[in-house]
Amino acid sequence: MTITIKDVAKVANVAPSTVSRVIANSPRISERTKERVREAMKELDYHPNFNARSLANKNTKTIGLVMPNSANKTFQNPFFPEVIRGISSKAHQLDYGLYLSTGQTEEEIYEEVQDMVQGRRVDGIILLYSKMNDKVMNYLYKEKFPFSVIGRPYDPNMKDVTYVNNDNFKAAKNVTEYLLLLGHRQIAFVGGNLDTVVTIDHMEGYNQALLNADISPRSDYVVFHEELQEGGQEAVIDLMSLSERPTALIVADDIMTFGVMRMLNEMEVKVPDDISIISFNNVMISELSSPPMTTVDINIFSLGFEAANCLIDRIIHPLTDAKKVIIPHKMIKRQTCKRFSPKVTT
Amino acid sequence: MTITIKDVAKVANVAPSTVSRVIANSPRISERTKERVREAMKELDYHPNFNARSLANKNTKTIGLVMPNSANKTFQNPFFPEVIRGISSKAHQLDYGLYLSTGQTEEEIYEEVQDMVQGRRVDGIILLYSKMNDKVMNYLYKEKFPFSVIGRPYDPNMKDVTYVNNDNFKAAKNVTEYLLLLGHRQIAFVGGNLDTVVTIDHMEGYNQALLNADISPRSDYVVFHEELQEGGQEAVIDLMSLSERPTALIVADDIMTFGVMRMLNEMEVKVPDDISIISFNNVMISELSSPPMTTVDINIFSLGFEAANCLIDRIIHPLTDAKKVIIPHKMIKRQTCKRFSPKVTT
DNA sequence: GTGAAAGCGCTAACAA
DNA sequence: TTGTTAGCGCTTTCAC
Repeated sequence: MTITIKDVAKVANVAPSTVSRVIANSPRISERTKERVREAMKELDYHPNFNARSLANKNTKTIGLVMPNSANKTFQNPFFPEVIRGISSKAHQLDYGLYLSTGQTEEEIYEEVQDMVQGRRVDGIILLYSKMNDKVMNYLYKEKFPFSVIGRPYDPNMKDVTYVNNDNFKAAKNVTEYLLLLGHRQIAFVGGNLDTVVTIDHMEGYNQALLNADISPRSDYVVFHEELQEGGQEAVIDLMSLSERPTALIVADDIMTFGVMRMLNEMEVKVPDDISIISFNNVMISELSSPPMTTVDINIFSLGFEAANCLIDRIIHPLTDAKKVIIPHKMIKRQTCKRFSPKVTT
Repeated sequence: MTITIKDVAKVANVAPSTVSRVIANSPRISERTKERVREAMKELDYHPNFNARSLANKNTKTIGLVMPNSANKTFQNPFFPEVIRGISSKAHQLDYGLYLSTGQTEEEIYEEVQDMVQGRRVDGIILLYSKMNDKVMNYLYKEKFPFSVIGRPYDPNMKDVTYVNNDNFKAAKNVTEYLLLLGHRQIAFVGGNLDTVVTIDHMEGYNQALLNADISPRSDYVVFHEELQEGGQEAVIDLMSLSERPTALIVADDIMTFGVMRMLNEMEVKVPDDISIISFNNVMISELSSPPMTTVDINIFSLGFEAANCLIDRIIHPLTDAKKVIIPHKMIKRQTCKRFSPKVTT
């Protein structure tokens, strides 16, 4: 029924092992027999059995993708399709397949990852997020299983971890400086989930820039919200209820910015006339807000692409050192930032 | 090194076959030995080798996900994370894993799918899109390989295909009728890619509603654009250049609507005062436009969930008939539609 | 209720 | 350059 290597061997008049060698394109097979075998394969429409291969040579040519727990809305961020597109692109080039985690909770995902690893279902894993004290990351690290992370490990003595990140500290610092240069002094920061490494880096960059400008950070100008959109809206309420309203907002994520802008719109606070906004990521739709938002392009595709690249590298050469790749970011100036001009009280 | 069934067998003092039976939870093993074996498994932290299992029992417990070619921007639509979340959810319940296609072009994907199928890498496949004359779908159909599609096969004599769809004809018809009831007569339709089945269904529903209202469809009120956001913007240019501007727009997709609204905003055409808009999908961010958009919730999560459900059903019971599931839709009225009031020319 | 052994389809020594 | 053969780790008859 299913055509195997043996069938091909018979048709091509060679031994099964020869067919196997042709598949692997071994240089120790003559071109002539290679041709003959390939013809037989084509004739029979032969496709090698994946599991048999994996079982025999102990590799799967597939990499596992671990998402944040999809229970919360984070996952709906268009960030993910775009990283996956980057990963896909490299994986495909190098003939690797992609296997997805399906767990909804952290515990489920942890179990899944164990199965993937110990069950030899994947050759390596990419963590699509990075947060503090991540059980999955700790496990992978302890097991010395090949993995790469998008973002960076939080624990500084977790050396020898391959990761692909942006310089989020610098990005946030730059962005704050930009706002400062535009004359803003009351700059608020709307962060995402606090145990996410990127949030921490952003905040530190923001603080640093303020300090450098001799502005002491005020805690009521810093808010964090877990959920993407609602978070954006709640943050606005928090901030706009302050007696001294901020004149500029740094928002952790473009999607959150949509929420922020919508809320502001409802409150009839004009962007950028009354308040400036700058955010991070530059997902596809970020240019479609009204007005189009100023944001930092973090090159999501490249994050994924490089994460796959480094991981596969590590899989193939397990002895090389871990790579740390920083993907450059770039501010995309659109129309949500404006020079601060003091309101004339009428 | 790797712990196998044999190691467990040794520790539990049974034969390997007994361990295997315990894994499969065979009723023909006494509770006492089951316990003993399970303990041994825990003690050794045993995880069965996936490939060995798959090879021996000819199933993989994984389902393949085929996306539209990720070359174009379609893939960045938040629609996809959300269907995948639905699929994930069901798959996880039933202990299935997910394998992703990585090809960028139609040809690459076709090859991949062949490898998945003939290489026994997956037990079934979900097509995350449905378009006319799809090579992949035809192949799967011909091979009688278990698959389900999100959307529906275009070819009406492609019987016995399992699919999960919305009643897109009806949804588009309703939406048009709604606009009609609001007094609009000049209703334009901004569709997506024309060889996508959903676009066709939408357009027919739209036409039907117009016809029922004795309005003859005008071809210059119907535009199609492949790319999601640019498409939205170009569509607006096309439509707004007409001497008789439409007073209402039906837009194929929420993301496109963002593009449309942005363009309208630039042209200082007010929504909904000057023009009403209604669109489809209700992706997470659709409530974050300013003003929040009226759209049809197609229940993306359920589409995915049911597609996985039906597929797995088909995998387990190959002899049952194909299921056709229609997921209900629901109009979500927000703030982009308004009763038509003729402009007073000043 | 449990064990022995063959086999799933492939790869990789080892021979020749 | 190619063939023979012994596994890879599991499942599943067939015995007992």
